[in-house]
Amino acid sequence: MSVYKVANMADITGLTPHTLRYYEKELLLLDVPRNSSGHRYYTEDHLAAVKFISALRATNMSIGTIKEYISLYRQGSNTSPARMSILKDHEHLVMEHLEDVKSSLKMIRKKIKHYQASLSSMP
Amino acid sequence: MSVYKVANMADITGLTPHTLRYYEKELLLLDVPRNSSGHRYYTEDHLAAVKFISALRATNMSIGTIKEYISLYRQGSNTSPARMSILKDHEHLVMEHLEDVKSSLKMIRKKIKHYQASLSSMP
DNA sequence: ATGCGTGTTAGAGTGCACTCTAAGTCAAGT
DNA sequence: ACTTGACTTAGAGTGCACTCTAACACGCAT
Repeated sequence: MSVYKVANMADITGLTPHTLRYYEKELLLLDVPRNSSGHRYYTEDHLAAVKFISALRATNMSIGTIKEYISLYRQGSNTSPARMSILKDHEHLVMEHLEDVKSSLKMIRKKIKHYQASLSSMP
Repeated sequence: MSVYKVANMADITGLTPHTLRYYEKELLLLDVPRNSSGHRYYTEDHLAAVKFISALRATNMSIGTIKEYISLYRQGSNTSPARMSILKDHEHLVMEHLEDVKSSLKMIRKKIKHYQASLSSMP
């Protein structure tokens, strides 16, 4: 299969049709073609784009920054360095976030152990 | 030093005074005493509580769930199993989140490498 | 003693990322 | 022919977690 309807895309990507239309309205997703009755259809390229956008969102890049990235993409290949710089900055932030989460997780695990200790010491 | 004003707490925890008051209003922080002029002061126990709450927030536990956890705490030691279960469930979610972020990060790095390759191949 | 910084309150406002509503169109199955 | 269900739109609404506003009180430094 090489084209998808909005519901197919939703199934594959885990987003809702609403969200896919929202992304399109926000210019995260460009040039989504329509069939004769006005329904959207998506290609493999759109699917790859949505998957990449989802990766950016999963790592908490804002819609605004993604929009900026996509807008650079649309402006042509001479914006590659700018796009790479957005991604590199973001990579940095994500690594910091991961460290944050890991150290918070340690704290939570410590508390769990604490509970385990007090529960197991019950008569 | 063993007691803190709201601004001290803000400095130490990285939260704002506003947020600290908000947490108190939302019952995340209990029994914050006041001095003769009505100003809050916080003890080491409060500091430890705020640090733990921050760890839960940093790992994206909702205010509502934290409130539930604190409410159980307030109800006494027989709620320990329930509290531990909240933390264990959360630990599970956080581990899943970490995996998600890591795999999204891989995808982003792949894209960065792609840019690096195309830039370095320029004449 | 006066001004300024820090504190107080209840309640309204903000920004983000969706998420839904309402009113409608279209196509395929029975 | 008709019902069912998936699609369309613009724009309003939602939920979360803050974040700010306004109006006021206190107390320490010049």
